[in-house]
Amino acid sequence: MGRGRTEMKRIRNDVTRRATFGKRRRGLLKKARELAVLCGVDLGLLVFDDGGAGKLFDYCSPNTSWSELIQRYESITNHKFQFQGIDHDDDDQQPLADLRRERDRLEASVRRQTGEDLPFAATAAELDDLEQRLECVLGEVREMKDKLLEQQLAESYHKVHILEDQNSYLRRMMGEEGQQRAAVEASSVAPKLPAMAFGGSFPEEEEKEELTALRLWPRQLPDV
Amino acid sequence: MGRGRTEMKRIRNDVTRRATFGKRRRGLLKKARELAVLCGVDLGLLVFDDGGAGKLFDYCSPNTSWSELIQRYESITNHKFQFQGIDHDDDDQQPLADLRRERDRLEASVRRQTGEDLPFAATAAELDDLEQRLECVLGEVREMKDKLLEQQLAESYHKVHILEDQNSYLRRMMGEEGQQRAAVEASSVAPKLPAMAFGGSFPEEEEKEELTALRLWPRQLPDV
DNA sequence: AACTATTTATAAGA
DNA sequence: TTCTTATAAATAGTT
Repeated sequence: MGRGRTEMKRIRNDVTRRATFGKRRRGLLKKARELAVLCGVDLGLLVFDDGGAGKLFDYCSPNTSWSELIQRYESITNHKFQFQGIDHDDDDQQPLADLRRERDRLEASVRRQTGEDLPFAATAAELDDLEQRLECVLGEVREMKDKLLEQQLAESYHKVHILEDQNSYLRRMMGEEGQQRAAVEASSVAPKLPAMAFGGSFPEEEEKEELTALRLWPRQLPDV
Repeated sequence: MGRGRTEMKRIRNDVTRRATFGKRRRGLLKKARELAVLCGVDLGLLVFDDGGAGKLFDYCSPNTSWSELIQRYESITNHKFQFQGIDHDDDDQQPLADLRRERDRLEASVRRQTGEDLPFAATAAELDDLEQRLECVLGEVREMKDKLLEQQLAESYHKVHILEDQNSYLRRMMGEEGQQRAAVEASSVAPKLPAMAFGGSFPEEEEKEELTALRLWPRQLPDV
């Protein structure tokens, strides 16, 4: 909202950034106040200024307090913050339960930030914007995935070969009919053949393989 | 920022207040995000929706978490909230350690999803998970966009036909040479008698149409 | 859920 | 910094 579009990246110029920070911080606080008043909702805003003294700017809607906001936040998200105050000594499993809740809360947050707001984003422009951001993130994710893929592929190649050898050997042991199919399947890179040293039945094993092949990213490679 | 000043009082009308809440909440979250990115500062925003299920909207800048923000808030304001967690010797608890790690990953994930620090990726499994969720959302966005596109295209086509008919009619009026092309181009819609009072130049009119067709998302269709 | 007429916010410039 | 100004954004009222 000024002379020229603003790129959504951290502003390099120190002076410009500080000026922008001042303006936008004030604007944000103002809008927070307005939202709270106009719509009568509870909200809180916290902004830290890194420059120098680490100043703090915050706003919290009328008729409430940060303590209350945090408590409501905790109760809605089912997440308890680890405060350093009083020691209630409820339950030895408390920290574990805390972490469970926090995990759930984060998962919910992920959902919220990605998908949940969609019903509201109805304008073409809004959808375009959202799409661009998602594509940006998705692109980065894929890039990293590709790198990991290369790495993992390299690591698993020799395992695959070993397993292929074991497999074909075992098939040879069991009869001629399996030989042809084994040769064909082994030509593809993807399938990770199971270790056959123990006596598993073939049909079941093959089904497993297909599942693995479909899940492009198995949580862990099969042990060799 | 709209038609007429807005009194800074709680909006009486239920529907209006709800609509305003949606608009301003989205705007506020966006501005919070922008401030965090542009100025590289830590901030957090919490908004509670009283209507119905008591929904919660929150944002917390990249590279930080609500826990951290609250702790910094405490240390700056010298005010301690009442925490109820206990941090015992739980390192021997394997599931707890697992959850800790999962928590950290998810927290990082949430941060990453807001757009910023993807550089610090993690597991292939995590990235895969994130990718799938993003793709899912992206799919939804595109679906909605496509629907809108179809709709607008249909509308646009209709107007283009009318304009073509008007155009060919006018060409016929001006001489024989345009007659053949006009017959082909103006296939379906019955030519409306255009208002002939104005004298628009033909080339300009055609150019306008082409521009509209190229900009897949015209902010508004040309008046017919 | 869409559309605009207006009001606000703010990037640059002084 | 603070003030000014040209523009970009947000959004109130409306359909």
